[in-house]
Amino acid sequence: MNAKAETAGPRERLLLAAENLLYSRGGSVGVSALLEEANVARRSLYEHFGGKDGLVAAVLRRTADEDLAWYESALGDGDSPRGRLLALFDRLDELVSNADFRGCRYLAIDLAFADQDHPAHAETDAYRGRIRALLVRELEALGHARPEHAAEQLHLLIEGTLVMGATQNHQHPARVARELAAVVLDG
Amino acid sequence: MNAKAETAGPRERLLLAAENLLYSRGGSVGVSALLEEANVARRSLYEHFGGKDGLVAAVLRRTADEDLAWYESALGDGDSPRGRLLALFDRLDELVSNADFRGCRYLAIDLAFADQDHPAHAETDAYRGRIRALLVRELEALGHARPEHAAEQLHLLIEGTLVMGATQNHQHPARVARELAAVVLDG
DNA sequence: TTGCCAGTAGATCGATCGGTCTATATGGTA
DNA sequence: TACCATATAGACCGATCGATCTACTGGCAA
Repeated sequence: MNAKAETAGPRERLLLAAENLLYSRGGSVGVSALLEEANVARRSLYEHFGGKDGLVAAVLRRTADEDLAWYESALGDGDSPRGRLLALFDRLDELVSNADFRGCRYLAIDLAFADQDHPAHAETDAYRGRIRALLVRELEALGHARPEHAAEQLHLLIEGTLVMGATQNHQHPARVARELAAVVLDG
Repeated sequence: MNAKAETAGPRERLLLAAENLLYSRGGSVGVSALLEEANVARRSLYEHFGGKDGLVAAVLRRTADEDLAWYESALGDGDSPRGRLLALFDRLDELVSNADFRGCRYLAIDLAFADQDHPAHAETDAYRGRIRALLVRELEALGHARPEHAAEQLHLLIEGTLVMGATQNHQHPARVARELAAVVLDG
């Protein structure tokens, strides 16, 4: 797939393969498919991650860092606090307009693993907490009167955008959400 | 489970059991679990629905009618067009606050069956089209200047509410969404 | 009474699941 | 050189998947 994937060790190759296949094929993707995509021996998966559950959790722990970094960069720089948050929805518009966008990875994983004890759920919870904290931080920088409340509103708009983008991607839900986000910021 | 389920025929019992188990256990629920819950012979499932895929699609065709009726009743009666749409979010607050609320059934099914040719996807598409039509109709009754645009905004708020309710149900996303819905109606 | 048919019960099929196992190869280090 | 950790390749395990099959039962209509 890329040069890094070919030279990296089996652990890294497995993480990359699982990151891709879990997203494109869903949580029901089989272990054999992951091994084939990663070009890794079956035993290596269980040595490094203990099993499929551990691999899934490890993937989410990694993508959480990546996705948080994406949100940070999507906020732009130098703009006003208000412009930063609005710019986020411009980047979301690009994201969900991509042909292979398939919705929020963390929601899909939560729905795929019905068992509440699955280690993936702890990772998705932590991810959402970090997203929320990021929004609160920006709203406080903006001097918003109710940063926690506004963060929940923005979070709902983001999640709604991702769902609409996954199910009706011919529209532009991020633009629709951006208008409402502007109301939140000024409220 | 209820009196109707015990006296009804195998087709009806299968639909009821699948409606419940597909929601509570997800699309990966096994055929044997469905048969046991419905107290139906294995052969009957394939006689009536041709297979698991057909049963899933039939369940969605039924729940679409039920859920559309729920939205119609949630709109209330006698109120103003504006009050009707706001009342919908009050009912959504009750819905997502329920302890066994697990999110939007149609989104979960879409994510569970990655194969684009699965007959369930046609049902979920049709369902969303009917929801959208309902919102447009109400917005036109309200005399909204941009009913299609506002319907997309309300739809996004509804989907966002369902996601937030499924993943962070200790909060009240429907109340948060209701405030933004009011903005949409007055915009 | 006879025949039909929808239903039940459950064995069985091939495929696939996640996971464990043995055997072998390789590369770095004592 | 000898050793050991880490990797690969792939057979193998029991369990479960969706689906097909035979055998039997009960009720209803001709």
